Amino acid sequence: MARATARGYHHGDLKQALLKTGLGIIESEGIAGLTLQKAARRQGVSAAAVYRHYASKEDLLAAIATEGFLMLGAAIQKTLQNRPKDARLFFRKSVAAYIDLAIARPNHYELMFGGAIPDHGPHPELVAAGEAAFGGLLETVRICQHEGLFKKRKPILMAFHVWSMMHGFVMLHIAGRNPFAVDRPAQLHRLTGLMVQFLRRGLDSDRRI
Amino acid sequence: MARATARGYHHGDLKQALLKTGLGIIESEGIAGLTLQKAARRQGVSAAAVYRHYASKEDLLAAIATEGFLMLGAAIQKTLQNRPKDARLFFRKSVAAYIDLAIARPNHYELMFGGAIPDHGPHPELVAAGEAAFGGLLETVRICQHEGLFKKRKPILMAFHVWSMMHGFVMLHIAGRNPFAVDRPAQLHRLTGLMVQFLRRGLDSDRRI
DNA sequence: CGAAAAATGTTAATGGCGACAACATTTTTT
DNA sequence: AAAAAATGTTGTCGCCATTAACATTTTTCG
Repeated sequence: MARATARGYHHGDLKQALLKTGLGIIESEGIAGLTLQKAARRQGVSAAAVYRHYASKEDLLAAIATEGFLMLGAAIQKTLQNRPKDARLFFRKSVAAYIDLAIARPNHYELMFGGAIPDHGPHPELVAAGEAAFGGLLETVRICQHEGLFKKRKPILMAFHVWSMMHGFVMLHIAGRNPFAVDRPAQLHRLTGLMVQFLRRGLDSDRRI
Repeated sequence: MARATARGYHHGDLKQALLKTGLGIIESEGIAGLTLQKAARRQGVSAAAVYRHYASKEDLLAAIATEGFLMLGAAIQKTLQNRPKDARLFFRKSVAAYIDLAIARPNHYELMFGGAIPDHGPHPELVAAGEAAFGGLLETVRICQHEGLFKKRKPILMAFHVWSMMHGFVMLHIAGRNPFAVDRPAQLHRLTGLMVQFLRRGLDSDRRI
């Protein structure tokens, strides 16, 4: 797929190929493991060729991070689309979708939120993709309010609360600071289920045991 | 303070001085802004001298991160010591102490939890300091349980929940993803106060409106 | 069609960095 | 006071991000 054209001087689709390769390196060797030289080498291309498609290393990193936010946003949208009737189940599924995706690609997730890209400002697509993902979360919260699961406080406030919770959980887990040894997905799901209970109870509408 | 002895060939207390300087650079220029050469230059010493005190750059980073966890642990302990009678106030103060400290030194905090030190395993002091800090959090939760503010679920589970919340809040805020423009400390405190309400309600003992 | 322009690649060079080896000086031990 | 340990220096290596100058294809359009 990567090489659409013949095979000679020109690569064919180097920009996309570098994005894919870069993501692969990051996922297997960590963010620091990605160097432009290594990515170029893997594509059989000189290091300088990268600069025909990305203005700098940070630019490539931003593109990879953008892809991450697009994936995250898509996962949230998918949960919104296939929404079960039961709001409680819906909320649990939303949180699980976020956490599962993040933990499946820890290094990618860290790139999206960590300090590897100090300031997202100069990367408008990155900012937009991030805001779009948060928008999906906001919509999720609004639905939970409408279904009577959550109280009717400002949705942005509650979405930020939910986001903080999920984000902190994921980041601590990735950093190896989850005090519960979860080596199997089932254990992780049990743990997230408990956290979701706490979270929902903190936000729920006033009547409940 | 840095130069205890005369002034000549030997520095006097280079190890400590590098730690201080390194932290200063990280706080003012970001984690990526710290290079051994720069730190050495600021201490008027050759780059190679660093290796007499730290086996590698990661080793210096680990020492700086350890200091961060010690400070965090101390802040938590201080709140435990000066504990007010009202458990609700106590909990709020605990959370505020954590968040305030983290946000006051965002880059330092990010070093402690981000991927700059890929694996804490090879740095026993770092692991110990981190666990000690979490221990303080655990004690805080236990007290809140004992005072009837929190339900009596497993303390570790609840402490991890609280930690996730605080950590996520801080990391999102640091990453510039706090949707509430908080430029003044008072605004931040109002916001954290609301989050603490959600958090406490999620964990509270069963009777409450 | 075919030339000019644009796109996309290459090699070569620069300066910074982490790390290490070999050597120098000072301090501590004995 | 001599030996050993601690702590500093210079020089060097390979890797890295980035840029300049040059080469080859592909596309545009007269």
